[in-house]
Amino acid sequence: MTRAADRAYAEIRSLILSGDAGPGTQLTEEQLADICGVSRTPVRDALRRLEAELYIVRSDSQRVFVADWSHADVDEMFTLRGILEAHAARRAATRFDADGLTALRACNAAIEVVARQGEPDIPAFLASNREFHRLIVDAAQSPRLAVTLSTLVEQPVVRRTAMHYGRDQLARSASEHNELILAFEARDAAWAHAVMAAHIRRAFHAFNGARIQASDAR
Amino acid sequence: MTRAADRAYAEIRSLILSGDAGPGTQLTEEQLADICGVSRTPVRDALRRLEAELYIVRSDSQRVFVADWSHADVDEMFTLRGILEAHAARRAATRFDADGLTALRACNAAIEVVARQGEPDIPAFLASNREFHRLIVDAAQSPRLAVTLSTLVEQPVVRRTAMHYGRDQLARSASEHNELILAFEARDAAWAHAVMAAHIRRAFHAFNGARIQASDAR
DNA sequence: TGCAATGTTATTGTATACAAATAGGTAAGG
DNA sequence: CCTTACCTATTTGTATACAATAACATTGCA
Repeated sequence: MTRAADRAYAEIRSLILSGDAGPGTQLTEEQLADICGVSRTPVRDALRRLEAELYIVRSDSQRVFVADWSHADVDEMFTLRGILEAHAARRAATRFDADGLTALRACNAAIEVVARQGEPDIPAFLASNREFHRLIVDAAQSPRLAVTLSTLVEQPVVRRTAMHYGRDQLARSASEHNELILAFEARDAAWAHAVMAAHIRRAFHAFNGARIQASDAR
Repeated sequence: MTRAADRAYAEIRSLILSGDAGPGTQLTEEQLADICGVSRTPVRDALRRLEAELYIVRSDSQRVFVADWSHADVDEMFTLRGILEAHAARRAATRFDADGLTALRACNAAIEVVARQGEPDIPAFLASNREFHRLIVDAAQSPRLAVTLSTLVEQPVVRRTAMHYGRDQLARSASEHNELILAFEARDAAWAHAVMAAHIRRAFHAFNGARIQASDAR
């Protein structure tokens, strides 16, 4: 994976996630090629992938811009993610094996450690949280579902959400995760489905709160 | 849309859909470039798109093969499509305007014409059916949902299903579409959701029936 | 005979040059 | 002052040459 196209992909993606290239910014192939130190060919490749993952959008004339997420877009995204992750949880409930559940518990234990810190380590939370959800999608054993969910890129939104999380929010996440684990242990598909749907929806409102707060700060 | 990459995309896609390039067939960039009469550059572009739409898969070493759909894959695909299209129908129910409904009725009228023919015109059915579902997704006003659904490429599966459709199956499709229209006219989101979920699931079983029948024929 | 190393070939990856298209600005005309 | 046409600069699209890599066959050795 040391291919130029992969490096370009990672580089451009981090430009977007870090905010160095804010929403609406035009990205030109040549400029990106310079930044990444590769030619336009691998950049084009990377842009195709980023486009499929909705990090960027194209104008009528194929010019590339960093995607802008309106409030409605974010709502939409959380709604779709909620539907699909709830479905994943339902499937996973009857498919988790002992190892999978052990990994899930360990993962949430790590989240609980972060939640108890005075100054929570947000990147650590994000990593564990992502892993937690990935374990569930894996257990659902549905490759297409996994692909579909991965293209719903939660990253930009999850990142912005978690940045505003306080200890209480992290603790609540961990607590909801624990209820999910209980549902999985009980192999109760309906329960797992419902808890996950609520979990994702709450995350949406946490994001909203953060957003409003951020606007107020200006 | 007369760009070389678009022509290559259409050409390769039809190679796959027509069955000239069956599941598992390796596709090389040069070979495709020859066939399409363009250079490898636009072919690579087309392959990226076809990959995102799951028409093709890549080996570890990035070699390209026509995707093979197992029974489980098809089930999965119909399940996800069912979930998402039902969601689209639910949203559409409260968002359809008079023009949209008119277009929807006209579209299903075309399907009913095909269903009454002695020798049904399957390509015409497919075109109208696709348009019908597209109108609903449009009415749902959820760009991300539209993108997500489009990457679930029903085409290969829909095609194989419909090829085995007789007049009765087409008539049943048209009838279910009519019930959907009734739900939209009533602006009843729950009704639209339920009808669409059932509609997609029935299509899955029609596909299964066709598949078993096809196996029996050998 | 089986297996491993090696060389050859097929295939994808990258860079670059040039062609085509488009946006944005400028000047001319109303 | 607004509108339109055109020109120019910017940006994307395509072709091609070459590099890197992976698959495959062949040969040598155990």
